[in-house]
Order: sequence, then structure tokens, then C-alpha cells
Amino acid sequence: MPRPRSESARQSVLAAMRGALSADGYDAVTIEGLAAEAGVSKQTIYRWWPSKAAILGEALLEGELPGGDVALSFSSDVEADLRGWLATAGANLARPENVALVRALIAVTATDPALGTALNHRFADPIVSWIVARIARAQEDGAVRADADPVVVADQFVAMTSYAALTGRPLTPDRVDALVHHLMQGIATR
Amino acid sequence: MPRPRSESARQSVLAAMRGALSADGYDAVTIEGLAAEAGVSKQTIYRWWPSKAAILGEALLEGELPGGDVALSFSSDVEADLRGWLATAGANLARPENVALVRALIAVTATDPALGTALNHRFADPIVSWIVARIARAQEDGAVRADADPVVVADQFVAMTSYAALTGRPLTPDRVDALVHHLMQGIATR
Amino acid sequence: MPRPRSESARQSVLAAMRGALSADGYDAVTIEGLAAEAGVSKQTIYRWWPSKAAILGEALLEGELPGGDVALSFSSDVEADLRGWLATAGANLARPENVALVRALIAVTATDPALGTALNHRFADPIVSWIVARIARAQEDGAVRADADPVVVADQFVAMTSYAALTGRPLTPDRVDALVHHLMQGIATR
Amino acid sequence: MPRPRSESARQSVLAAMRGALSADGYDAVTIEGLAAEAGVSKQTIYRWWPSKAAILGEALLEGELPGGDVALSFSSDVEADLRGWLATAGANLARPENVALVRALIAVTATDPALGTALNHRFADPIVSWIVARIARAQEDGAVRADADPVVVADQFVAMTSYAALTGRPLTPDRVDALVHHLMQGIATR
DNA sequence: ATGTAAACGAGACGGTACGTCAAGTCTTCGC
DNA sequence: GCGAAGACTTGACGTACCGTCTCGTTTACAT
Repeated sequence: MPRPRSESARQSVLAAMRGALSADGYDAVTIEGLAAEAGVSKQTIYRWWPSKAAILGEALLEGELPGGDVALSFSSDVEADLRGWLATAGANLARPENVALVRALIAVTATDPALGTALNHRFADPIVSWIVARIARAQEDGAVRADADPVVVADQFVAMTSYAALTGRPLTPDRVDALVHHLMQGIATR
Repeated sequence: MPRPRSESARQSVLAAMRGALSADGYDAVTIEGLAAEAGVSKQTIYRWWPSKAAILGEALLEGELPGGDVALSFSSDVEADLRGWLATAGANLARPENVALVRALIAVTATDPALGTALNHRFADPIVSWIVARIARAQEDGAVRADADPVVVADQFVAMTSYAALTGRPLTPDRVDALVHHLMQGIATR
Repeated sequence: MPRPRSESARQSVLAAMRGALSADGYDAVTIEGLAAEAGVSKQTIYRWWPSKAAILGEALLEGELPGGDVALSFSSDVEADLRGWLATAGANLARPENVALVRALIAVTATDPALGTALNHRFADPIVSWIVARIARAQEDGAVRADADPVVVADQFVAMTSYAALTGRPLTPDRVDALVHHLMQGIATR
Repeated sequence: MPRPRSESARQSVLAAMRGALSADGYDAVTIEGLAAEAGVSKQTIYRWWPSKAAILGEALLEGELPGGDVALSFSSDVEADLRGWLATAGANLARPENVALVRALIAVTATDPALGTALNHRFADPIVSWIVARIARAQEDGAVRADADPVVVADQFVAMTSYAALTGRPLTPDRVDALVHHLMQGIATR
């Protein structure tokens, strides 16, 4: 019968976290700053989240993850499709808001492995699914060898994306072409 | 005529950093703790290093980087050599002291991109060199296609290694086999 | 037909205050603790009392005040009667439950003069009345000079009692004897 | 060999305490407020004082205690001298700054008996000494009976003063006259 | 051998943020 | 409409480190 949790307070905090993240970076985010920015008291934050990382986690899960919005349709050319995906992901990751998000994600992972792993799954799983599905289709079409393991290939894509984000080295069209070409060559029929 | 910088103080601090790193993780390291542990005054630390990250940097540069000691000789089988390298690197990264080091490296990178990038180069460059050299030799031997770009392949190896370290997913022999096989298939002659 | 104020809630709160007082001291008493201890909600307390001091006040007014239960009968010897009263009061004040009560009383007085003064009157008035009556009787008997002001003497008794309670210095039989003897000498006939 | 404690910081804190005391009362004094008012960091306060009460103690010990400045010279009339002292003490205690000080003193005593007792001694001892000395002189002069105990009388003065301060009832000339007259009558020769 | 100037330990200082506690107010629901 | 439960804002608590600033003391080198 008590008063129910305030949804608006919750949203304000998550929004403040997203804002602070791109403004200052994860390390510089402060619970007190969040509270002030969100117009919420510190106590309300501590009542619902055990740590800064937990807020980040919820903010990421709630929001749109960069790369997660892979709604690209399948064309008849696997390599072109994957090239398209990697180029899009690379462009997304280069956008400032997302740079901050991914850096934060990496920072928590290096700091709180358990939460980090969970978030990384949330980030990587849809990507892997899409790539695996695309390659499976290519196997049906006969463009990719039947004995290739789609998951191994998908992992490479995710690893490349993550490493590019970490080091900040941009995925230029040239690199995208070379990478995808190399990875596909390993599984193409003939 | 002034008194010269104390090398022993410097070494104590770097050792304290390495110790604290594996004991508590980078985030939990404090300058005061370092000073106490090293038996050195805070001021001495601030006199010589501008930040915690800088100490980490020097500690990493001074110490043995895991994976950097790849002095494997070339056999006649490229794929076996690369499999050997990746297996060794994976085993190294799984050792506790090194987990802490790599996590710290990732944490600084996500926090201080400039320093992080420099350190990442120190970490990645020898690996890339070795892999590029091995593949170049394989091209001479005719085992790898002449038009393949060794750097692209080397990048994949580094990215995979880094991503495995970040997520903590171990590089099991099975995965190593599958990965190397796939990556080599893309460049093997016919 | 509103629900009437719950007398049992009221009693629980006052009892909790008395309990907490002797257990932890006035300063350490908290409204939340009181509410929890009394099995009552905070709001219920705030609905009926404006402050912690007010609850203390009601608890004191409701309960037995130490020293207030002076129902000693008059003997033929004024000095012996007063000695008896002061000894009893001193003994009462030394009992642990009462130490807490008196300390609390003094603390509110120093903090909330208005309430404190009211409570002090509740505490002092019966004492003053009794002493004044006893001395008046002695004046009728001719044991005390007619021109002495009984109120001035009564004030001394109360002041001594209060000061002893404040400083915690016990009223030993020796001190009681000396004090009463001195005070009576000032008003005894010749 | 470190930097020595800053005397100016110490003084600022004590001054801030004295100021806040008369402005708001002891209970309302806040360590943070003190720090802000004194232009000192909270940590500096916590480094040197374990509690608010300890600061009050030092502030009281350092400053002039009301009533402690009894430098009245002895005339040939004991009663007049004591009347003079009590009147002066009463007037002092009625001054606003001192009301706050004494209330604070009483509040700590009721809260932290050990410290309170120590402070009360600092407050009462010089008074007792002076009164005892004056009465001893009167005994030499033959104005006070040789078998009277000066300490018992001095205690009465202190108790009266303290009780008057606690209850806030002013020591008017009338009351002073009556009290001193009564107390002296008990020990005057004849 | 003696001056001297920087390095060093120690740690005080003004700060910022932490995570906790209680105060007093507000909101919901059951009786 | 009273009362429980408890979410909310507010503001102080005491702690941990930050980076800066004196302090004396030590020590290598240049006279």
C-alpha cells in the first residue's frame, strides 16, 4: 500500500546518465552530478541502484544500442550485405554519442567483469544472430560452403568492431572492403 | 649539484603499481596507497608522474607485456605456426597477473584514449610484425596467395586476442583451431 | 464518521520514548526508531506531535516524575523532615531510569527553553509546595523565624537537586546533612 | 618534519563555534557550517577534533567563561562582597552571548557527561575558590563562625547560578539580596 | 671540506565525492 | 478519514583521496 516507485525519477536518472556519458565520459560521471542533473535526490538513486555501473547497465539496456538496429534486408549478395553491415556499424560507432557509450561499456567491462559480460552479450548477440542468419541463407543459396561455421565468422565481425571502437581507429571503406573480402574468401564456395 | 632522482623510489612505485593492479584492479589503485606501499611520499610521485595512468604506462612499458614475448621460430607449416602463437597468447592472457594487466590497459584506453592508443601500439606492434613476417614467408613459399594483405590478417589476430581478453571468454584449443583455419582458408593458395 | 485517534498507538509511542530514553539517551532517540519500536507509522507520529521534544514532554507529564512523589508526612522536626526529603530525592535521582529522564529534561531545557521551562515547573512545583508548607508549619510551631521567606529556602533545595543531577555528583548522606543544616541555620529561631 | 598545524585554522574554527553558538544554539551547529564559516575544510576539523562537543570544549576553555572573571576585591563586608559577586554573575549570565554559551554547556553535559563534568569544573572551580577564600577571610575577621564549612556555602552559590541559567529565571536584585542574606545568616556569628 | 640546491619523507591543507542516516512531506491503499 | 507502509527531497554525517603546499633532512656535486 505504500507509494509506488516514481517512473519519472527513474527515467530522469537514466537520461542524465546518457547525457553525462557523452558530455564527460564514464569516469567523470558522479552520482551527485547525476542526481542534480536529474532533479532527483541522491537517496533515490541509492535506493534503486547499487552502483554507477548498474545505472549505466540499465541505461544501455533501455536505450538503443549502436549496431543493434541492424534491420538491413538480405540482398542476393552475401559479401555486399556484410560489407553494408560493417560499414554501417563502423559509421555508427564513429558518431560521438556512441563513442562515449561504447567507451563506457568497455570501461565497466574492465572494471566489473560480471556486469560487463552481460552487457556485452546484449550488445553482441543481435549482431551475431543477424550475421549467422545471413550466412546460413548464403549456405542455402550455395554461395557459402556448407561446412563453414557461421558463428566463427560472426565472432570475427564482432571482435573487429569492438577492437576498432576501443582503439578509435576508424573503419574506413577501404578497410571494410579488405576485411570482409578476406573473411568471405575463407568460406566462399570453390 | 642537486641530488639526482632516486632510481629506487621509481622502481618501488612501479612495482607497487604492478602489485596493486593484480591485487585490486586498476580502479581501486590510489596514489596514496601506491605511496604507502612503495614507502615513498606522495610528493615524490607527483613530482615525476602527472597521473595514475602515466604510472601504469611506465609500469607496462618497463615490464614484460603478455604476448609480446612471441619468439616462436618458423616451422614449415604456416597454419601450425599461427595456431601455436594464438594458443600461447591465449594461455598467457588467462594467467591472473596478466588478466589484471590487460584489464588495466583496456580501462585506460577507454578513459585516456591518447595514452591508451600509445600503449596499445606497444602491445600490438610486435605481434603484428611477427605475424606479417610469418605470412610473408608463407607467400614466398607459395603456401599463401601473393595478393593477400598480411596486415589485414594480422589485424584479425590482434582483434580476436583483445576481444577475448575483454570479454574473458577463454581461447580454447577448439576455438583456436576453428579461428585459425577460417582465417587461413581466406588466403591459402587455391 | 472519521476513525478516532488510536489511544493504543499514542501509548505505544510514549512507552517507546521512555524505553529509548533510558536505553540510549535523548539525543540518540529518533522518530523513525520510535515509530519502528512502537509499531506505528512515522506519519502517525507527525500527525499528533510537532517534535521529538513534544513527545518527551507528554511522556514525562504522563509518567511518574522522580521526586514528585514526595508524600512524606510531617514529623515534629523540620530539619529531619527536610533531610529526609533531600535524601530520598537524591536516591531517586541516582536510579538509572531517572538519570536518563532528568538528563533528557535538562537537554530539552537547554534546547527548547519554552517547553523546558514548562516541564521544569511540572518538576519543581510540587517540591516547592511541599517544602513551603513544611516550613510554614515550622513557623507556626516557632521553630523557624517568622520573617524568613519559605520560597527562598525551597528554591535552594530545588537548585541543589537539579545541579546535583546535572553534574552527576551524588547527594551522599554527609552532603545532605551539611546542606540541610546550613540552610536551616539561616532561618532557625536564634 | 611535516607542515605544522595551522594555528589560524584552529582559531577560525573556535571563533566560528562561538559565533554559531550565539546565533543558532548548540544543537543547530553543524560541522559543515563551522567549516564553511571558518573557511576551513571539513577534514581539517575532523583531523583535530573528534566531535562537535570537543570543539565546544576547546572554545569554552580558550575563551572567557562568564563568571570566571571574578576579580572582585575584598571589602570589609562579606555579605556585600558576595552580593556583589552574585549580582555580577547574574548580569553576566543574562547577556545573550553568555546565555548561548551556558545553554551549550548544559546541553553537552546532558549529552556527554564526561566532557560536561570536566567543563563544569573549569566553570565552577574558580568561583568556588573565590567564594571559599572570601569566607575564610571572614572567618579570620570573626564575621563568620569558625565551624562553618565554606565549601558547602560556595556550592550553594554555584548551584543557584547554574539553576538560574538553566531555567532562564533572572537573578533580580531582590532575589540576590534575599538569597545572600539567607545563606549568610546560616553562618554569621551569633 | 664545504656550500648549495634539488630530491625526499612526512603530512597538513582546501576540496570533491562517497555512501549512510534521519528528518519531515507526500502518496497509495486497506479498514 | 485514520493509519500502515514506504517513496520522496533535503541536508548533515564521517571517510577516502585528490592534488598542492610547506616543513625539516639528506645527499651528490661544484667549488
